[in-house]
Amino acid sequence: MKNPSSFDNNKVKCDSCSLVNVCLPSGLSSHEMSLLEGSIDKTTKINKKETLFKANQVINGIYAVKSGALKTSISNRDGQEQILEFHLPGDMLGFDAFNQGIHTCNATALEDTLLCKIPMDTFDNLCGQLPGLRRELRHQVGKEIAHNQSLLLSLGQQQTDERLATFLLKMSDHYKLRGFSSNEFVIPMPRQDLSNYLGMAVETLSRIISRMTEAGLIKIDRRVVTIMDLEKLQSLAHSSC
Amino acid sequence: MKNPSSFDNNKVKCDSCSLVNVCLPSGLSSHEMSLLEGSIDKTTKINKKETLFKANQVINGIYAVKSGALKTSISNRDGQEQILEFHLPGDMLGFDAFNQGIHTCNATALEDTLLCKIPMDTFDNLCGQLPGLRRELRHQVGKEIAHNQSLLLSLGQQQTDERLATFLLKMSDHYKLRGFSSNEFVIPMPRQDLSNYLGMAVETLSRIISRMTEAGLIKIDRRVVTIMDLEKLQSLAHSSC
DNA sequence: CGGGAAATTGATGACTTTCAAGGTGTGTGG
DNA sequence: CCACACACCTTGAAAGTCATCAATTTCCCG
Repeated sequence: MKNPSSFDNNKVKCDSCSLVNVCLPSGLSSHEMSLLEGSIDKTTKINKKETLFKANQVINGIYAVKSGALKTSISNRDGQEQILEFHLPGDMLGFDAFNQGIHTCNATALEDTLLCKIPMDTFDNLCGQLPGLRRELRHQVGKEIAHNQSLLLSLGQQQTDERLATFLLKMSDHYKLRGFSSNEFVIPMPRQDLSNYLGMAVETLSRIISRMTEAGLIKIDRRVVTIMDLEKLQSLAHSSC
Repeated sequence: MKNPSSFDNNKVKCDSCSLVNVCLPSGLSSHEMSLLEGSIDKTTKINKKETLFKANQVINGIYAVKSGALKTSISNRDGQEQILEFHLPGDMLGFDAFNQGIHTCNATALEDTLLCKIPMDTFDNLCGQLPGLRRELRHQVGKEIAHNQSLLLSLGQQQTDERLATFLLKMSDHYKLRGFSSNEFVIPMPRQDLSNYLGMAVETLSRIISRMTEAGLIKIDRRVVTIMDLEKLQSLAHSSC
């Protein structure tokens, strides 16, 4: 099985990048793509635990994850923190500053991470010229909104085990869509981060994993997830795809 | 004190609408506004409990609430439902279909509601011509994303009483920004909807209200909210504005 | 190989939900 | 105009879920 984090050639062109179909260029014509290509800085690299940007910072650019993984999070004045999303290869981030050009959340690397970057003003200009890019922007922003909505449903209405099941199925779909195994995959975050994302205590997450393993639904060895009984997992998550 | 739902003249021009500063035209030049004005249908009306649109429907247009109130919600295959946002006068909705032109959520009127509507294709065209409108669109979408993020923090990390405090302060700010009292206001939703939105059982919400009333933080008579001790409410919500 | 972070497990208690009953207000039809 | 029906809201008791505290084990990095 291919490893999702295995490509690190930062010279590769968009049209030969293995992420081309899930990344920003997915809906662009080759003409549009070549115009975009010239503005992309493919050398951004941040190490594990470093931040790509923080809340209240002026936006620097839009990013696409080439390899590695990040988390975005917000916190309030009392230090309560909520992880909003995990960003895997092919995912884009930076749209949280869509509004005023100021980031609303923090982005932190979960592992050493390579990114492509488009400076904000260039992106803005290109959006003026390229209808396809505008469409793609809408698409990406829409994805982010849909993700948030689905997480809200999970946090607001589901029990802890249902939330984990929902999450695992989402990950499974994610990897499937990218040509990887949907039954066995690696999640890039520690228990602490996953439990925060799912709105529960680490210990609760750990217990749920044990219970679901015992019930034959999954197997999890550290960060390697194996889905053993897809149907039961789906019925637990109240989903059918 | 003015009543938020008191204006129902559907002939009024944008620039003399009392919502002009919080609505779509807020960032537009008078030239841009006049172009926009011609495309706005100011006669949409839906009655209490009727739906403006449903998930999976093709988008019809972008709406602005003139009077009344709506809720947007999503649900999964098992009928679990989560209210995502309440839309009050001056708020816009329809951006959930930003992505593919398909709505991702349902919009239902909480009371008889008047709206302004801009047909989707007209809006799209105008966005191509008017940079100010594009900026305003980004602004509105950014507001929606920020709202979702803040609700995620609340649902994921806060206790039930902290969630209610956070909600009441948000409502207070909302009305303050629109020139109404920040200490005394009417919320447009029944307990059932509010409790769903805040991810708790109706009974829990009712108990929290009783406890917070007894503690002298608030007074709530049906849907009339009075904030009695702003500071304590803020410290409960872990916020300081 | 050792120190420390990450993960698991157990016991306990707090918080929240559920089920049940009763109260309050509103709108409609007689 | 009153009365009744119904929806909405509140309150109580019991049960269940989940968080916290504490102890231990496992694994990873230097």
